[in-house]
Amino acid sequence: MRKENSSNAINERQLRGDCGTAYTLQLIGGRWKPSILWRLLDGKLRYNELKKSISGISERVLVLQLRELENDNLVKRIVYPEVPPRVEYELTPLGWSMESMLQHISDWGVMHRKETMARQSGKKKTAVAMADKG
Amino acid sequence: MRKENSSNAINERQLRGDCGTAYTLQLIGGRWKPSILWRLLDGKLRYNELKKSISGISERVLVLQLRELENDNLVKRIVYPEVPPRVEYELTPLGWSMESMLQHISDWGVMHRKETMARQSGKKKTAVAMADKG
DNA sequence: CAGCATCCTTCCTGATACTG
DNA sequence: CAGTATCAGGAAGGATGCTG
Repeated sequence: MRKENSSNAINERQLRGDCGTAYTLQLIGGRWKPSILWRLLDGKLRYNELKKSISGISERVLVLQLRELENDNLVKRIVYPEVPPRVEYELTPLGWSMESMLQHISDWGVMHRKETMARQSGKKKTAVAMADKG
Repeated sequence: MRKENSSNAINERQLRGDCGTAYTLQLIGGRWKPSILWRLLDGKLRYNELKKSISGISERVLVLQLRELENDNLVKRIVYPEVPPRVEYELTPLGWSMESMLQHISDWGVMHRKETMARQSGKKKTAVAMADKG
């Protein structure tokens, strides 16, 4: 039940068409998506296992994000017609194709953090003054 | 003026510590960040050039995102003490280090979109039924 | 067990008007 | 030109209770 005319939605559409980056970020950019995906890179998981392994996530959000991932064909939802119910989540081939990308992103994040820490403890730049030296 | 005790803030902290992915996404995950970064990969830009090249962004948001990028040491802000004022934005070395990652992300996005389109026009899977065939 | 429905809070984003 | 201040709307996220 979104307002398709809100400027918010319009911008979203534009960006989606823009470059692939924005598009990708829409898919993995939810707050919990990365966590979910990392868990699933270790293998198939049941709903409850997933929930317990991601501390702090609410059921509502977990399900919502899983549904989105499913819609985007990154995750496969497997329902076993048993009692008690059992549902497993697994990466699709497309989901697996993200592995190296996620690794890349993670590595960069770790690197950036290290750099930033070194920076903050060491020095403070005055970028303003540098204009003259160009 | 955030509530540092809200469960929202707590979750944010956890995720930041979690894996590098969440960390990176915090840096480039703003809705407009990718657009800004792509523009700057083509070279230094003035505030107004940036604003005009990203259609739909408001001044407020542009400045906010630029400040964040600056804080995260991805973008350098260069003020020329002139009249009329001139300010240029440029990637830092750390900002440039994102180039291959952004390319990776973008490529994947384009690929995913292609896959998804092919999928939707061709077939519909019944993932539910597949449980039996495992 | 897995998940939906409901209600509520917080945060993000955008429009508009104004300033050095 | 390059912003800042203020205000409002909507979307994302969260808590809780209930169901097959």
